[in-house]
Amino acid sequence: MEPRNKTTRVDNAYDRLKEEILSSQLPPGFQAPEPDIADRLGMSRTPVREALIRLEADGLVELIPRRGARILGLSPQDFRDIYELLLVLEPVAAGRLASQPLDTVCVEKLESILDAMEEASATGDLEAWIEADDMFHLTLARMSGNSRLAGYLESLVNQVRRGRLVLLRLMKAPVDGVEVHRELLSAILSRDVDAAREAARNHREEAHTALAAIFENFRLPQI
Amino acid sequence: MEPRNKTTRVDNAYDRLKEEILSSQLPPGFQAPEPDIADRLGMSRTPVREALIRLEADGLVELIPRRGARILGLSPQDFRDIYELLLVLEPVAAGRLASQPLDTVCVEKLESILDAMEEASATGDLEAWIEADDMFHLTLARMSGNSRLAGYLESLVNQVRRGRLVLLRLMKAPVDGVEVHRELLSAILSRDVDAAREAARNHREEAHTALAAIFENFRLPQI
DNA sequence: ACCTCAATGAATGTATGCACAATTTTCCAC
DNA sequence: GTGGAAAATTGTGCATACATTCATTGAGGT
Repeated sequence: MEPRNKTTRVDNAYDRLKEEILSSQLPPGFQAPEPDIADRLGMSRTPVREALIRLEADGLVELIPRRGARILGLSPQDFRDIYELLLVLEPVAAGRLASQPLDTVCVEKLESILDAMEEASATGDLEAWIEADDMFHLTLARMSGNSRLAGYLESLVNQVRRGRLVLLRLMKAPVDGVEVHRELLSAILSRDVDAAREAARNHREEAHTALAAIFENFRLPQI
Repeated sequence: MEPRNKTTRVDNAYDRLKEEILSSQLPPGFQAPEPDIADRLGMSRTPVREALIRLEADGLVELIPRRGARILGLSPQDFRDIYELLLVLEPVAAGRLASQPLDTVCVEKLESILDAMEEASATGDLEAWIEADDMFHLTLARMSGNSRLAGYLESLVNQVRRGRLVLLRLMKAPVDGVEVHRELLSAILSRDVDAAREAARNHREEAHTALAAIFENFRLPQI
């Protein structure tokens, strides 16, 4: 086991709130003042406040003076803006990875994630599929070695996570896309920088096109 | 004057510390515990703490447990990582701008910034030149309409700001580069998306190459 | 002289209380 | 019944106090 990094209440509050937001337990639009949240988490306002500031920096909540913290949703514009960035940032991560020596442990981890994704795809477990998909992309980002890039990608992926789930549920078509991920991984493993970049870009572009169409078709103002 | 948005102590502390960091008044490596900083700013620890958390998220300081807040410097790796991102993100902003209607007020602002840059270039005022340069790029980023993109660009530009000043001082060659900015602006004004993207990318690439060479030549471990 | 361990001190993590500001509610005049 | 003003309520900004944890230092033993 790891050295058990001491967990502070701020971290605790941050993790729990983030988990609840990403899992839609706290839906977008939900709003509560600091004291209420503190009571619910069983701690004082101080650590909750710091956790909320971090969540605001993550783009997950909005702190409205005298109104409390409000869980943010995604407008179509937000969705476009985020994908515009994913579309250029993920190829950078993929390209970097393809041009540097790889950690075998990480590669194994990626492959096991793909296996999990395949299983989720087979059983139709959308939530598990998205979980695996995000994990795959997050691991790639972290492996890239550019910590700022990894941080941005993590934040962006978190912001669209719940939205993707909503849109995928509206889309009746089954999700697979596992082979696209395998292509990306094999391009990286074979050290083909351009192919890796292309694969990363195409993957996000296709996903974006499909999801944006649903967003459009259902005329959703916010998800 | 504006409606004078009420200024809270957190904002005050954040602004003052950020200003002192960017101006090298607080140099990289400088380190102080929360109570000291609070005393210096004439307020209690609470608002200072929140300001420091925001500065940490900005990548300007590091909070070391039991050691206090430490002003971050730039390693050659940081420098490369940041420019790798600027190199892909700024063309996105420029491309977006070239493909959307422009606010004339902003265009005038950009032109006045370029005039200021030209004057700084003539008088050899490096600090004013960098100030104008950053302002130009920041304005472009904000005009792009993608708030997340603008936020990332602002953060990245802030992180390299002091480093650029240091490197430019080491480089004896005079700074001009005003005409490169004018080219970028005219590409945007003539709605040539590809040219705008190219200009933005080339601009940053040349700057990066020149600065990275100095970084390398002087064998600086940190700036 | 060096290593170990305990004690002390300092800095952070957290709680609590107070003051101010903003919003809502209530009450009065018309 | 309606408009408005004043009071009450509520939430945040901030200060302060306390608890906890870590580092440093010094003393004592080997």
